[in-house]
Amino acid sequence: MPELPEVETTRCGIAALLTGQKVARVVVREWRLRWRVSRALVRELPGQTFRRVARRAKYLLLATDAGTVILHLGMSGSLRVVPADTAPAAHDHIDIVFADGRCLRLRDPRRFGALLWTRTEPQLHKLLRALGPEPLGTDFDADYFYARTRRRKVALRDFLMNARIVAGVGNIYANEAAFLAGLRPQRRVGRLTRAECERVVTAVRETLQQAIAAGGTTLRDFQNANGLPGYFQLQLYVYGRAREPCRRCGTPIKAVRLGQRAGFFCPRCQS
DNA sequence: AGAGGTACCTGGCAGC
DNA sequence: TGCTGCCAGGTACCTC
Repeated sequence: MPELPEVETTRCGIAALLTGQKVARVVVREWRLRWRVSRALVRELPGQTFRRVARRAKYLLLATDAGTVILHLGMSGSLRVVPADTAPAAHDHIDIVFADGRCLRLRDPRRFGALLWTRTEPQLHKLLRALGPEPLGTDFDADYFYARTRRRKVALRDFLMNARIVAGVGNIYANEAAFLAGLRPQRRVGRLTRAECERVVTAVRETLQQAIAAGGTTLRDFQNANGLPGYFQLQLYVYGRAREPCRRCGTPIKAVRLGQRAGFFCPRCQS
């Protein structure tokens, strides 16, 4: 579920609630996430105080003096802060219990998420080291994007979903950004002109900013830290809208198979 | 180096 | 109603 805007929405929701909280204990009801939940985390996090909550790509970074919790929501994860004695529902796998009696609760039905622990600078962690620039940061610009696309044959949609190129863009926003840029998701990036690359960069930033402002996209079950859905699905131009009229021109939106995942575009607005 | 496929897992839905 | 097959927001890892 969560792409960058949903993770950012979650980060905003939990940052104030977490910062300054001392951890009393960690309750693990299910160890088997994407990777086994870090035993070192369960051992070393109690007694620590959360100093800040940052984000890199789709990873949440919960920093303490002893180390950093690296948390990924996978496809179906969500976080809430609730009283620690609240009965856990199905798929509520982890509680990080605070000294004040509340806890940060991770729910993740598909268990594609991750809960890891690093004692060093999190950016050096294997999972974060090779990530491309943040799409909303200054490193992601037309020069960079144009240079990286040269001699590449992959479809624009897949290129945007490549975390080594740009971090945090998933299928929804890759398709939406392609629409805003006026380019079909199946376009081979190596043939994009410099001007088209500039449009893509602008479109990616625009799409993500709008989505963050709307609290993310809730297709099925995404909820923010307060248990509320996002609203960006109401503004989607193409994603999941096959055969529905384009919001710009009324032409039916088309779905294409790109690799293993669906792509969506307006045959009139995108070339 | 790059492209493409596979694997991990559960739940919802369409179709029969 | 109940079964089956397909699809899903991610991404590391494998092979070619």
